[in-house]
Amino acid sequence: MLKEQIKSLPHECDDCPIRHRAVCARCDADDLERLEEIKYYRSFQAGQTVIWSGDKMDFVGSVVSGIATLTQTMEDGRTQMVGLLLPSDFVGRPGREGSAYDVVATTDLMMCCFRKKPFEEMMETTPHVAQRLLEMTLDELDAAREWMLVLGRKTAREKIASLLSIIGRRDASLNLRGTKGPLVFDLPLTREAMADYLGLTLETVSRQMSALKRDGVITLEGKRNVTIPDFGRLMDEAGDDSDGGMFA
Amino acid sequence: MLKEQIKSLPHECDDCPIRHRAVCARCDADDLERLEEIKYYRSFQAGQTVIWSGDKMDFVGSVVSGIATLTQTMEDGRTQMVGLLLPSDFVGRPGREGSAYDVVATTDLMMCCFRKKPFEEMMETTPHVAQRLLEMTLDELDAAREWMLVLGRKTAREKIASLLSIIGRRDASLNLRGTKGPLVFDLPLTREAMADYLGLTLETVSRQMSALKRDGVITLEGKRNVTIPDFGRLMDEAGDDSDGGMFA
DNA sequence: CTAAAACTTTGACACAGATCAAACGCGCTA
DNA sequence: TAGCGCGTTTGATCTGTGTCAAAGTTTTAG
Repeated sequence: MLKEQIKSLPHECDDCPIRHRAVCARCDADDLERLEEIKYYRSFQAGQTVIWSGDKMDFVGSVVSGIATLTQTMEDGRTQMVGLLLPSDFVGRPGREGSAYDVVATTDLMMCCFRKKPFEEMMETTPHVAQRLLEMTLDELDAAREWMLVLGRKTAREKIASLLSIIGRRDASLNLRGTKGPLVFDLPLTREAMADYLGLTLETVSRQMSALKRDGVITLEGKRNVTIPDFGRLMDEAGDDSDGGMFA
Repeated sequence: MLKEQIKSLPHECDDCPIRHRAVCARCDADDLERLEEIKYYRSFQAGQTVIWSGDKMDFVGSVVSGIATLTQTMEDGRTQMVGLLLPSDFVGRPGREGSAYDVVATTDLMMCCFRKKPFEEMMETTPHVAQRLLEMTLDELDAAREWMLVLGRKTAREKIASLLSIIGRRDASLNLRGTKGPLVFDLPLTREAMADYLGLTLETVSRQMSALKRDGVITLEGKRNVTIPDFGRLMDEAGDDSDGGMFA
């Protein structure tokens, strides 16, 4: 039943260490067999912590379904979200003992994990895994750098628009839709989580959401269900003409 | 003479694609020979642009000496620095045509370059190159994420302290010194560049530098030469107890 | 040595977003 | 149905940083 649940999700390959991604085509039978031995699935409930910052991590893996966040916290409690993990995103760092971040499930979450030690050994002998991981890491780096621009230079309104456009785009691509025509999706984040992502307070997030709604840039059904009637308009609000690589 | 100049710098290996780093030990004679064929050096004067955002890049490489910055710019001119390239840092992205950022030399700069196409081919057949590049990219990703916390949640004073501690630490490690005892170094950045890095205005940077000086956290000789009498104190000001991986 | 340019400091004031506070709405459970 | 809890909205006020302006300092050019 678990297996069925996983199979029904949109991804390219069940057995590749890097799910949903193009490396699969390069896996040969031996690779797959070795992977099968070290692979297992873990599920988490919304709100559960997957890994605490500083804890030893004995696996790497990727998100199969659901959403998790990556956050950093200062001693005095200020927190900054540094990544949003959506299906197909990779978690963990080969070659490092502990996690540098808290990883928290914000919805019910399914992960495909590989025991770390054997995965690392496999990386040594299977070049395309390291190559694919490099590609993905470079994507993440680009995304992080784009987010630095958002955090450093954008206004509150632009920040909100940037976040919505990223989630909207990513949601569209997961569901194999384009960004033409109205986009409807459920926000997977509370106002507080949005604030932590954007370096704002939750009150400011709430005010700006109201403002975007008042100005017709978005429509809200309840608190979470967002409609974006015109994606281009939203991009303008985000002050963003680039293609926006975050979570690409 | 150029060769002499390069040899005199502190690094581990002249011929490794990833200078100053541990991969060198794993290069064999064949690797080195192939690298030699595709390697060349380029130098830039302070202020020169190495690559424009969007331009095609036909090389990858690493900084041998000097300092460069990686910046993103919005249409209306707002800019955010997203990386500081110090000696040993890698530039360019295998597998991607153009650069996403402006790369600008802030001091006179020497780079060790490899023609991109053959370098990529070499990566396919030489696993440890991709592995080492992955390690370095993961370090950069951690650094970028740490910087997200600085940009999103720290006050102006904390931001300045964070930047000084990063430059101070990095400078110390390049010169094989520790961070015990007073640290003296020249700031390689103008107030404006610091502002672009920290998501502040240059006036705020100037004010906070004056404040840190007034409070005895730092001493300034002229505008650029900084002394940090007590590194621990500076770390406290940065609100930062971690080891601070930026540029690690 | 002087003038011009570039960078930096300092001041006065404005404003975006933070903080503090209260009330609202919705989904629970009893 | 009432009552509670949690997330959200909205209001009033405060404050850190931005903006605009001017003067000081260092470097470069002539």
